[in-house]
This record gives sequence, C-alpha cells and structure tokens, in this order.
Amino acid sequence: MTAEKLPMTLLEELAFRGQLYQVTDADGLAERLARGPITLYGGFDPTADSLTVGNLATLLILTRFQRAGHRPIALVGGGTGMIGDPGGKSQERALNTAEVVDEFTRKIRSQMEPFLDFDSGTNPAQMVNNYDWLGSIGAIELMRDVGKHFPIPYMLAKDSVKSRLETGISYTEFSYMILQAYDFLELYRRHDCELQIGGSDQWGNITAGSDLIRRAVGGSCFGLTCPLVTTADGTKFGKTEAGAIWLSPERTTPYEFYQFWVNTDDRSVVNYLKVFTFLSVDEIIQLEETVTTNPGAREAQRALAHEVTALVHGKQTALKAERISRALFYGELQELEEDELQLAFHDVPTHTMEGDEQDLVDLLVAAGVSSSKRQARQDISQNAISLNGDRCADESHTVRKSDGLHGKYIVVRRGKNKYFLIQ
RNA sequence: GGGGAGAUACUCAAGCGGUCAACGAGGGCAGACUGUAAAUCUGCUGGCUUCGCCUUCGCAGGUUCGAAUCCUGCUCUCCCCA
Repeated sequence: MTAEKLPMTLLEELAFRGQLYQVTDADGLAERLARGPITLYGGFDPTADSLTVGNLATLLILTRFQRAGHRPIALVGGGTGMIGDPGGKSQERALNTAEVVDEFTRKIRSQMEPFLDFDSGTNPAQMVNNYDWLGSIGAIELMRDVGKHFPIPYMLAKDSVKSRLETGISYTEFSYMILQAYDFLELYRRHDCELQIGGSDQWGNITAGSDLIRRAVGGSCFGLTCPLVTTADGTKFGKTEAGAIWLSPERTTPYEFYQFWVNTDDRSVVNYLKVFTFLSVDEIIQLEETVTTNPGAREAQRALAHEVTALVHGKQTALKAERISRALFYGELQELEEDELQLAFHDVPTHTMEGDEQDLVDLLVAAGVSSSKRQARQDISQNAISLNGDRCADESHTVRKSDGLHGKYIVVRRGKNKYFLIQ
C-alpha cells in the first residue's frame, strides 16, 4: 500500500475527524511525521473472543496511519489482559486463565486482518502479543529494570489509580501501568516504535510508557489519544438492549450490525462518518448537508452503515445486509421469490414451527419474539405484531404454515424494526 | 471490641398488620406522530389454564383468621465510637 496523496496532512485529517484529543508533543509529532514513516502501536485487550465496535476507533486510526505510509503495530494484550487495567472500572476485574486469554487473542487477531495490510512491501503492519515478553520476564528483572523508573508518587497521581484509592485497588491492578509502559519500551527497542495511540482513557498508561522510555534509555517518543465515542443521548456507545455490538458475525449478525449503524441518531451520524469510515472529507461534508436538507432520506445513515459493514464483513455481505433491509422496510414481502426470501432472512432470527398450525401466542413465545405468554398477549393487543406484513391484533389467532408465503414462511414483525422468520 | 441503621421487582426508592403483585422515578417494551432518527403524548412492565389463580418484598422459623409489614435466629451491607 502506498501513501495517499492527501490534500491535508495526516494530523490535520485526524483533527478534522475529531480524532485528536491529547498529544504529548503536537508540534514535535507533526515534525517527526513530516520527516518520514514512523512505527506506531495501539493496544487491544483480549477480554472476550471478539472485538466490538468500541474497538473500531483505535483500529481505524492505525489503518489511517498505514495508508499514510506509516508502520502500524497492533498489540494484543495477551499478557496485560491477564492483569486488568484499573482505569474506568470501579471494581477489581476477574482474571482469566492463560488458556482463555490465548484463545481470545487468536480470534481477535483474525478480526483485525481486514483493516491492516500485513503484506505491504513498503510498510507492512505487524501484530504482536505482549505475552511474548511479559510472559517470560522475571520478577527481579521487572522490578530492577522497570520498576526502578516508577516513583510511587508518580504512580499514585495517575487518574486510573487515584480514582480507585477510595474504593480499593489491588497491587496487581496498581502495577498495570508498569506493564503497559514496558510494552512501549519493548516495542521501541524491538521495532523502533515511536508512537502509541489509544482512547483518551489510555492517556495515563501512554504517558507512563513515553516517560519510561525517556528515563530508561533516553529515547523520545510520542503519545496520541482520540476522544471516546459518545452517543447523542449520553448512553454508552456500541451497546444496545441486547448487549454489545461485536465484530464477530457469530455474535452479531451482519444484518444486525448494519441495522445498528443505520439507526444512528441524526446528531451523531456525521461524527460517526468521520470516525468510522474512509469517506473523504468532501464526501462527508456532502452527506452532512443531506442531513439538514433531506433528513428523511437518511442518506448519511445508509452511507455509514454500508461503509462500516463493508469494512468489517466485506462488500458482498454489506450489500446483502442492505438488500435484507430494503426488503424488510420498503419492499413488498409477498413479491419476494422463495430463494430471495431465504437469502434475505438468512441473518434474521429464525424459528422452525412444529406441525402445520399453532396458537399465535404460543408461537411468539416459542420463536423468541415475546418473552412470555403474558408479554405475547400484550404485544398482540398493543398492535405490535404483524404477520407477513399484516397487523394481527387477535390474541386467539391460529397461525397456519400453509397460509404463509410460498406455503411455509411466516415473517413476524414486532414493533417497528424487529423481525423474525418462522418456517 | 462497643453502639446504630439497613436488606423490597432491571436500578433507585416508597410501604411499616388487611383495600399489596406492592406508590413514585429511571430504565425497558409497545402504540400514535415521523424518516428504521430525535422530541412529545399514551399504554404496558412477576407468571399462568387471566373477570380467577399461583409465586414474589435477604434466608429460616414463629405469632395471627390474615404479614413486605410484628417476634426469634441466621447471613450480608453501611455508619458512628474504640
């Protein structure tokens, strides 16, 4: 991959995208980037077997750096993940076993592959696992060579620690910053890595790293954080009532993933386009206009959903998710051919009905549409349920498979945008 | 170690012998209006074989015709004094 000829510098573009929050030495970094390619890294915690949309911002910044000609390193915290970052948590974290963390690490690694080019001739991306060095370092070595550079008052002053002094923090989590700082030092030694990026909650850990490098070997390195993504209504980004939005298609189907983005609030959509897509500055400005001139068309949301889904799941899958969405929200279900229907609903929760006919209330519960019979009756009486496009408010309705589309498919819709397929 | 306060549904929080499946707020779900958005208004929010029944108010017993409400023991949490 070669560096793109951008009308603005990388830092300027990141600034436009609202992705610059804190930089250790903004002028120095701009100067350094102007001198030539730099090696940088961002870390990812293996706390589950999949990344979530919450990890995307950091990942995309690495990608942007690579596209600008720099050498990104994605660090998977196989070692630090076994300790737990105290920042942002009110309680001590449960520690996973080495085997579990190892499993998570492998899966996360594969999820990064669409974002980073590992085979570039000029500036290939790399993946490292900090377990490789943290796993084998001795206690004495760590304390003498690394711990010596950490004054206790300095450590106590970090927000991540300070906020936990009242509620309690173990020595394990207290030491976390030492390990993450050591990562930076190790990458500086091994790969000449000069920059660490992360979310704004990582600022303390990042500066701990650059400070360590200066104290231990006299090197000068940079840190850069991006703001944490916020939602218009103040809720935590990337979470729905059903839980987090994952990158893994096993955890969040591409259709659900697409829907997550397409449902973005008008107030946030431009911000998300900047953070989560590679659309150009001009394209984003154009889409921004459509939000005010023709909000009902939801062009910006569609573009956002398409771009991010294509990035994570591939172009074909994104088109499929779009096709399903069109069929569900704008198409006439009856017009769909059987194979189209099957294809369209591949990602939608599906239930196989036993026998040819069943009481609607029982069916809704069995198919997971409603959580209980009482809830099912309520949904029906509130006009929330429609079968194959027709509202059904009759609690004693009996569903016959033979009445379905193509003699066997019943499309159940609950509320405005929850779909289920019964066959 | 001594003294005090408290544990109620997803969360916060009323209730302090019957009218309590349990006020209220938040959250969630749904309807109307819209644009698969937001805001607003309305309904619902333990379960079922639903004009009734069953199981819930930290746990285990007890008093009573009847308890979330009173008594006893247990577990846990918080505060004050040492």
